[in-house]
Amino acid sequence: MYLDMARPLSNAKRNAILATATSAIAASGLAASTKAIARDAGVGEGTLFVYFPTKDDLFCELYLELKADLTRAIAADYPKNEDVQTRLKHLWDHFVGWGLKNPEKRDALRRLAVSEKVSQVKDHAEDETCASIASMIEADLSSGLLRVQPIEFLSGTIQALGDMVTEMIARDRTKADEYLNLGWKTLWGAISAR
Amino acid sequence: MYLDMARPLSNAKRNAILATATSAIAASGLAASTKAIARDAGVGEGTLFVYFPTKDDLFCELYLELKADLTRAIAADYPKNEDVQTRLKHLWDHFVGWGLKNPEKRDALRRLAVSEKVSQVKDHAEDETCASIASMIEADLSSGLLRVQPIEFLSGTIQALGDMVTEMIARDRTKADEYLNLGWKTLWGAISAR
Amino acid sequence: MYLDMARPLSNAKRNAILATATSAIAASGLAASTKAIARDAGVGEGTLFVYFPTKDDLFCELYLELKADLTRAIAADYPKNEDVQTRLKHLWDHFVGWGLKNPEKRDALRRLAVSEKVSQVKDHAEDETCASIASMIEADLSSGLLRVQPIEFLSGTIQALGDMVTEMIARDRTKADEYLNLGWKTLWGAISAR
Amino acid sequence: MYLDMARPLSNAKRNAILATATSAIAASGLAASTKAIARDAGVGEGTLFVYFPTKDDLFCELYLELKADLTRAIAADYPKNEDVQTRLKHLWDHFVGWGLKNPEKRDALRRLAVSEKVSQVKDHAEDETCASIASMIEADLSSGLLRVQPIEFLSGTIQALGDMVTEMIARDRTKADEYLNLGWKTLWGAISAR
DNA sequence: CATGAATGAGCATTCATTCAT
DNA sequence: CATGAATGAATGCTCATTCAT
Repeated sequence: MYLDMARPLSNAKRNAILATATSAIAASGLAASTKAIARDAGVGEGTLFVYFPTKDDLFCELYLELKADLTRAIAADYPKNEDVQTRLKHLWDHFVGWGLKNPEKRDALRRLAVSEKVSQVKDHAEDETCASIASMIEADLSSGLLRVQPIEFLSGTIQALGDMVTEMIARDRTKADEYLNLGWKTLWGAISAR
Repeated sequence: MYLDMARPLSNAKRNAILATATSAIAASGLAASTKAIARDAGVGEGTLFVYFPTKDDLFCELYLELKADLTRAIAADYPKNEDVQTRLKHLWDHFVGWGLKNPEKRDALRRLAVSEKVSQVKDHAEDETCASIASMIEADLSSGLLRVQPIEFLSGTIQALGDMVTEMIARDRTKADEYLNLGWKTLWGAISAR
Repeated sequence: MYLDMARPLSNAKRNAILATATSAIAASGLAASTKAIARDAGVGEGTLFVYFPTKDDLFCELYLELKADLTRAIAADYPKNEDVQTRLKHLWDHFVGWGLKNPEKRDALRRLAVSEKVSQVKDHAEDETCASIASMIEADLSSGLLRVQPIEFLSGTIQALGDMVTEMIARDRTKADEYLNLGWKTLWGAISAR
Repeated sequence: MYLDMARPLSNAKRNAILATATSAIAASGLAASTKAIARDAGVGEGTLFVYFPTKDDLFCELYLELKADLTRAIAADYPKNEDVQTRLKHLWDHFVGWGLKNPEKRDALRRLAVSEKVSQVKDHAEDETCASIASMIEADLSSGLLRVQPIEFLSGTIQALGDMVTEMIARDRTKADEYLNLGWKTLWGAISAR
């Protein structure tokens, strides 16, 4: 199968680069150097460019991966047969939970999100997150329990409040329970019909 | 706070640099070069450093100015004698309005907010915004109309939803009225007691 | 000369690499990358180094091949039984003709000729061209029709004027006939005894 | 006059860079690094780019300067009142003399002349050399002493033969007188009417 | 005070070459 | 033999900052 292939591209290396880039961006912002990323990933400087043709490409791909990771996290174990509130609570808990469990990923995602360079792939990634949420919630928009609204508005509300709460908890972990709860009440009030 | 600093001579130059930096950051992110900022501000490369000892200082000061500008905008014409809802509606309209009227300032603020460099002054700036909102709303937290919550949580909710709505409107101006309205309902639902 | 070298298997690949290198050098100069040459030749990056141990070796060999190609071109159909003028006219026409018919080869040859890297093989190649011309003209140097001069001086004159005329025609093809003719008169005046 | 100028650009530095670039190109070809040129010129790496925005600009300017230097050299002390032959001999001697007295300049000029990068400025430089020669010789083209021909053809012939002879002498200095003389006879035969 | 020439550390990227497959 | 992933030295260029003018 690979008889004529000199050496296959290594998924392990690619992932190491992406993981290291996440930490580097969390630590130093978008100014994180490719040299440092390669070194910390345990590959040669030039190897990084075998996997990602430019630094911008690396950052775009990383953005997509992180967004996909988050999207996957909120979809995992989704209790599709429960009532809306239960299901939304799942989204809430998992959204905030992902950020708290993966502080570097969260930080890198925040920084990448404001870069001009990733703006081209941003809409696409947002569409995927939104589509994922849509598949879980859209049907409920006509149930009367939720305020009628475009699905991307609903998706945006969840993410905006989720980000805020994650950030506040990250600054003071002792408030985790209180803010997670308060945040959930806030979200439910924000999007429910009444 | 800076009253006792030795102020350089020309406030006009200082302001030109800050205004140009805003545009430059909106256009090129934090990588905007001091050379380009100085050139577009109409001053010499070295002059910039007469007014701001380092690039980081410039960016920190700019962050504070932009945050103060926004805080001032939401406090202007505040209808202090009206009922809570009217007053919050004022906050909401002015918060989103500022972002829509000043897209470069808004963009620069977003980018500066995620920089490691400004994180030192960020808490302080947030305190000021929060204090401003507190002075307008705090008393109502015990009125029963709003959900009991820390004032910074309330402040964070307003800003999180305001940012999201501004962003969505900025992407599609035809939705301005619809989203401003929907956003207000969302905010009110998010923070009211019932 | 290379009869005793261990010849690699495929002459087709070797020739493809040499031909592609010619185009690449004509297009990008000596900075043409081995990667691009290999790609355009349809072989793997590493394969190039199976046929030529280093880039410099490739360029040296290419120089020799191009020079030999030119030398072969002027020797083809040589009218050895005609008078000096006819025979020199043959040299002239074929020398300029080769450059006009093979613009990439000519361009690559020009560029290779000024490289430090090929200087080691240059004298040898020049000797061969010169020897070829010598075999055709040398006897005439004592005929009284040509100015008495070292054969390499004569050879150099033909090449210098030939290069110049080829270049000028290449820049404006409409002057081909005029310049070819004028060039021939110039050459004959340059080397004839009177 | 320079009251508002921080520091004037230094012609000495600019010339040092150009002179050093000449040596560097003579030694290493167009691959000569900007770092090495700056170092040997005694200026900072970045300083080179204050005087020449890119490496290509440096090389183009250098080409023009060298060509102008050569053009100036052949025009110096031109015996405008002598007969054609004497004046052409002056051109010949000075052309070859410049190359022999300035081997690095000559070498650098040769290498720069084949670079794609300088091709844009090449025609212009050639025009100047040609115009200079034209101003010295053009009138004689109708005298009957010289073969009727475009002035650029005549200019090309002088340069082609001059380059060849310079090169040959450079390889073996003991032949200087012989080749200079032989070259002159060759040139005169090449361009004279009979 | 205002200016921009001067600087060298730092950057993303390229490249000839090696070698595991 | 053929391949292309792997590599780190080298490159052209940028940039925040300094300081002579």
